[in-house]
Amino acid sequence: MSLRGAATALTRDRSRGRFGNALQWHFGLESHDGEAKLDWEDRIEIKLVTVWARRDGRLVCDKLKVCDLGVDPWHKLSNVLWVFVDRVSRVVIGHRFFRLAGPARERLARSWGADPHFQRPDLFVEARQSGDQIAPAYYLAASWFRREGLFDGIEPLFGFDGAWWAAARRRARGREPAIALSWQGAERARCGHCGGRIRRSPEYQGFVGFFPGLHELPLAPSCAARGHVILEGERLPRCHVSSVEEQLRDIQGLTPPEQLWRLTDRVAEPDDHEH
DNA sequence: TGAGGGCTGTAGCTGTACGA
DNA sequence: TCGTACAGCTACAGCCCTCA
Repeated sequence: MSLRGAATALTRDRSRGRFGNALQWHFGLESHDGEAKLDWEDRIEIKLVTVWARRDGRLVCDKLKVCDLGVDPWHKLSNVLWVFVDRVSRVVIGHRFFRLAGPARERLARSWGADPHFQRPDLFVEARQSGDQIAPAYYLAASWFRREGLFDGIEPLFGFDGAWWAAARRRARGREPAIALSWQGAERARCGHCGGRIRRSPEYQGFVGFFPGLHELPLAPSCAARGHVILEGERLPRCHVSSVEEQLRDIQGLTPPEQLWRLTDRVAEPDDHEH
């Protein structure tokens, strides 16, 4: 399923953590970032991990904030539902239940005595500047996810060129590139916002299913001041709780607020939570 | 390519002013 | 005294630049 519609409806563009909040909203949970207790009845911590494919197709993610320095990271990581979401389409592509115990806990505990500069610990404290204050917090290294096998069996959806994305956003004064979908290897896609045609940028190759696009004339003023990217539609997984139309609309950011649907309204929760 | 770490826009909280 | 509106401040953590 795509998280874009919920994120757009719940928060403003580029709000930090908006896709994590969208996921919690879909689960029917209150968002309580920064609290010591776990997200679901203080039993399960839900962590959204944004992932993408490198040029060689390998799945990667960025480092991930665990909690603030004043919160116990061992409790936060004791029982985690990792949810992996594609960086470009914001489609959830997989999940893992993870219990920090046994060898996994011992491996992570070694970080405690490791030198942060020379030994690259998996769990480390980073002090971020926040206004005039320093806000230290616990982070997990990106490489930890691969070493712990959390990516095993998770197929990357799309590649992501961060340099192109950032440049396109700068040109559009902060607006994210619009997403269009192409099918059966077509060089062109239809813009969901104005109906115009978008063709793949010919000099651009190398990222799985990800093609920066050139919007052809005519185009709406809103499209003229915005970058466009074409994604291969066949790569999208089938969502079993929404229609294909809903899914495609959501990925392109075209879901009207009145048609926004919620996972918890469509999937009945068992009375015993399957305990 | 990956690690390190600074940057940044938003949400939410808090304090203050003002009118009923 | 209470309720409301607004401004300012802080926390947040994803984003992205630099460098080895």
